Amino acid sequence: MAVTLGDVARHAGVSLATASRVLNGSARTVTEALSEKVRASAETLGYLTNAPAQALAKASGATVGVLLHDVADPYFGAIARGVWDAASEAGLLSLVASTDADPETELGAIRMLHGQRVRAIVLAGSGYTDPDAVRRIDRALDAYREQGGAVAAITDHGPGYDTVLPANRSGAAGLTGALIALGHRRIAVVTGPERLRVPAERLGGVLDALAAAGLDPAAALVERTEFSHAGGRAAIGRILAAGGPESWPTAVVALSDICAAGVLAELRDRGVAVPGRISVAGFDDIPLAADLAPPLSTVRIPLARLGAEAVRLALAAGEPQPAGGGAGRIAVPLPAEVVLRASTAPPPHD
Amino acid sequence: MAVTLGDVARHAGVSLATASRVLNGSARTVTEALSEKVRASAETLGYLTNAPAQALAKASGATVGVLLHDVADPYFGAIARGVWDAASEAGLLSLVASTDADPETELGAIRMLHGQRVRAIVLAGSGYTDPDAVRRIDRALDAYREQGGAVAAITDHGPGYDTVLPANRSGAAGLTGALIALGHRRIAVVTGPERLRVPAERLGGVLDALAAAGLDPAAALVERTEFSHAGGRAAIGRILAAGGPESWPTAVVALSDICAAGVLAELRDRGVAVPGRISVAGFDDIPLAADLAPPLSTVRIPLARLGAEAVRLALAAGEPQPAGGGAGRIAVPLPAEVVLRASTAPPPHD
DNA sequence: ATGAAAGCGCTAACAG
DNA sequence: CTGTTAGCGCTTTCAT
Repeated sequence: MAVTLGDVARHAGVSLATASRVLNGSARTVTEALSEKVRASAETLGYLTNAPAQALAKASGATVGVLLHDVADPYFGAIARGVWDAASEAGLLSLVASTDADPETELGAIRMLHGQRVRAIVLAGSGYTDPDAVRRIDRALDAYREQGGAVAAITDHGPGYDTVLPANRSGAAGLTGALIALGHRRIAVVTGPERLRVPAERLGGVLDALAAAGLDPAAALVERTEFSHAGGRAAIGRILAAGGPESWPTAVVALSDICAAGVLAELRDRGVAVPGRISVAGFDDIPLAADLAPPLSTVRIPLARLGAEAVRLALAAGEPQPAGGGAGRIAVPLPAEVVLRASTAPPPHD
Repeated sequence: MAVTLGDVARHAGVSLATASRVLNGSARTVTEALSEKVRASAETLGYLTNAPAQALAKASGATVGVLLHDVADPYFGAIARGVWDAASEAGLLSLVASTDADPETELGAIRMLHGQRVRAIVLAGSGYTDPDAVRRIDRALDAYREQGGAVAAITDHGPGYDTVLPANRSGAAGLTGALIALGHRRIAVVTGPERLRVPAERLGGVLDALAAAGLDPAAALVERTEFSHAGGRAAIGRILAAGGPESWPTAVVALSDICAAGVLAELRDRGVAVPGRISVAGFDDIPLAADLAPPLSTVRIPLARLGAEAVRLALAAGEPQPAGGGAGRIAVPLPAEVVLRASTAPPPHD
């Protein structure tokens, strides 16, 4: 039914091998005259490479896979876009898997991507803290790499991976420093689930800044929650409920923007003025951060670049290694920039 | 290097065929005793189905493809999530392609997905108005279907496709009606590019409501722009620049939420009160719509469901047809609900 | 520079 | 119910 390479070869009056070399193979070893004929035949017959067949024959497909928590989350949506851009630039399609930050789901997805023989896998979600989960995932990924697969990670997933490293820690420190410079002393932080590494990195930055300012990090009010809108709402609710208004923090930094959006929503519902009564800051600078009520102060991470760089990193790893190099892993640091908007201001006078 | 079905068969002491039947084939024609052995062998050997090989043999892979304008756009991100959910429920992986609403890019993506032998293609972006683009895309999709592929569309892409139909027209009419009920008479509308069909559908709804209220649709102030944040900003800028404040509309409905976010941003920058001076409404109810400044009135579309239903529709089309049916296409209508929030209010008194 | 032929790993008749 | 045997469409030595 479908037009095959054989059909094209016959139509062009050449052998299967020659047609393959012209249409797909990289070796430049075919006469221009023949090449032309083959291309013409392919064109008139409407030939489309059968990707599975090609993948089977060369033991590697024309796709890359991305593992992330949720495509519908603006943070990951932007990363997925970057992945698509870099992948399609390399002529590859992208498979995106939403794992809901669940190690088991992620493991399953890795196996499926491996089974697909994707050319590369990008770990875009956060790494896990559970050693057991990490071990199992590492194993699955190792098996994949042993069969020629390439892996790149966004944010730290352990020393075994080429990694694109956004400045989570220093970004958070910078943001917290800015809050302190505004005069805040009672700063609460809404962080993410304990099973993820990214929230811990960012929290570390917040504590760094606190300590640097002579404040006691151990006394910091830290609320743990899911990195989601609902999570943010719940967390700030608990913070407010912990004591009377006089004990409320004057600023809260949510370690992810969607989470901060939830905080803002809850505060709005409760009639707590932002930034009048409490300043709020987020992290990521997702697309609509500047349009929230009020516009959100945050840390800008080059989201799309994260995805694109990770793909390039993984794809480059497949290439012949640069001279002198051992099997050392590459880390690409990416800057984070503090962006102050209307959701933060000096603390209220007592 | 990799563990193959043959390895599993040998290890289990059965034939290739039997191993295949147990591990992949659907036919329930293997003894429980043998099945058990095969599964155990697969488990201990760490067998992973080679998807390309399987796809080649059955002429259809374990993936579905989604064509959308931009994964980083919240509207499409949510749809992509729905696609993933339905696909993974069926044991399939999803390939998502961002086309930037460009017909050429879309055509290229269709060819690649076809080449991948994806089980189904979901057209999640808007259809085009250019007959030539439509014809070429239809052709490419027809070729794909002739080879066993299934296609489903979200929003109208022509009569040839099973379609999930969100109530674009009536939703827009309902929203506009609500504005009119609030007392608005000078309503401007920010619509999308002419080359897309979706904006036209929604605009039709707005005009319907205007006419129903005895207002002259022909007199409506319609600004065309890209469906993006920047597009929204530019459009409202033009509307305000068209005349003095006394001639400004009292309400503007942007036919997409990101676009409305841009309108809000521009208005905020210019110091125009919303909804005090001008009411603003959007369309889609993307995740952060309720958190914008001010919370955006809009039309709620069940985004994730759109994607999930489309996948089910496409997958069901491959199944044996229900009795009595011709080749008639199925249309699944999905409701749209008007959600009024703080961005809309009665017009100012003169 | 081009062609012939042997697989890649799996499925699907067809036998037994 | 299970095993044998052809392919699926493409890449890739190995000859020529």
